Amino acid sequence: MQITRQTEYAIRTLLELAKVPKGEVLQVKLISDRQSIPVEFLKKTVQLLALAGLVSTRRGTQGGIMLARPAEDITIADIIKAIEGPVAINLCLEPGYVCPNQGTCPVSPVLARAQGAFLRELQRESLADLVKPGSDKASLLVDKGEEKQLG
Amino acid sequence: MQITRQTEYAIRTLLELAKVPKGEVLQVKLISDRQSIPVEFLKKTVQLLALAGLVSTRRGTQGGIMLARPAEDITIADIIKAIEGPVAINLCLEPGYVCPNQGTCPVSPVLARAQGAFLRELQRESLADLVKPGSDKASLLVDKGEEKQLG
DNA sequence: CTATAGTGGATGTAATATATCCACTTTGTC
DNA sequence: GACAAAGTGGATATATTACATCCACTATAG
Repeated sequence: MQITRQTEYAIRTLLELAKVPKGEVLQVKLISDRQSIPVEFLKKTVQLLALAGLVSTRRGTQGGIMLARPAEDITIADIIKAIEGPVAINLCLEPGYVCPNQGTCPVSPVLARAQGAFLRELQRESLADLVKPGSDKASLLVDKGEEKQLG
Repeated sequence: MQITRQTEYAIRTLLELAKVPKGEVLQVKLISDRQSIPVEFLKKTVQLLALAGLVSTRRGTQGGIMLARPAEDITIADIIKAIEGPVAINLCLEPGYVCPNQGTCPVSPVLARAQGAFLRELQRESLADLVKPGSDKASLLVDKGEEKQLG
C-alpha cells in the first residue's frame, strides 16, 4: 500500500528536470548527488522513465536527460505508472483479471472507486504546478489529520 | 501500491461475518473453507482483526468469531488499517515522519490529498452496505476505463 | 581518439509477504 | 473429569519483491 522508493526517486528526478530551462539537460550523476539517490539505481529508473516517454536522453559528453514533454503535461500519476505499471490497488483491479466471483463480489467496485479518486486527485496537478513556488503546502496537515481521524 | 493478500482475506472474512445474523459466530475454519484461505494464515489475520477491535472471538467448542461492532460501523478503510497499520501512500506521510525537506518538498501535499481522497471514498460505504444486494456493481467498469485513459 | 554519459545484463542482499507447524489455553459437552 | 473443538501464540520456512551494485558496452562531443 505504498509507492516504491524507486517511484519516489523518479518523482524527485522529474521535479529536478522540471526546474531546468526547457531544452537543457541534467546528468543522471548530478541528480543522484543532489537527491542522494544511488547512481546505478537511478540509471535504471531513468530507463523506465525514458521507456514510458517521460524523459528523453542524450548520450556522450555533454549528454544527460530532459523532460520528453512539457512539464504541464506530466503528473505524478504518470510517473507512478511509468515505474510501477498500471495502478491496481488490488489484484482484482488489474487489467485483464477475471474475478472468479464474477459480479457477485461487492468489494471491487468500492476499491475501483477509491482508486479512481486517488488517481483523479494526482492528475489535478502537473509538474509545472509543483515546481512553481507558493502552492498549497498547508493542505498537508489537513489531510494528515483526516488520516488520523481514521484510527 | 497494492493492498496485501492478507488484507483481502480480512475483507472477505468480515463480509462473511456481516452476512450472518447478529450475535452468531462463524468458525475460522469454515470461513477459510468458503473463501479458500489457508486456515493457519487466516488465524493470524483474525488475531489482527481482533486486536483492532473489529471482531470478537469465542474459544472452545461452539466458539468462533463475530463482528465486534455493527456492520454499519465498519468500512474497508478500517480493515486495511487493522491489517496494515495506518495508511501512508509514501514514507513521508507516515505518522511521526519528519521530512528532511521540511516544507520545501511539493510532493507530499499532493500525495496526502490523493490519499485523503482514497480513504474518504473507502469510508463512504460500510460492510452493511456491501452485503445488501443490488448495489453499484456497474461502476467497476467505469472506473477501470478511467484507469486505462491514464496510460 | 579519448573522456564522458547513457544502455543493458547479471548478480547480490534485504525486506516483506505468504504460509506452515506445533504446542498451548479455553470452553462446551458427554 | 475427560475429551474434543476452537482460538492463541511463537517459531520457522519459502517466495516474491524491492533495493542495490558491478561491469562490459555504445554513442558522442571535442
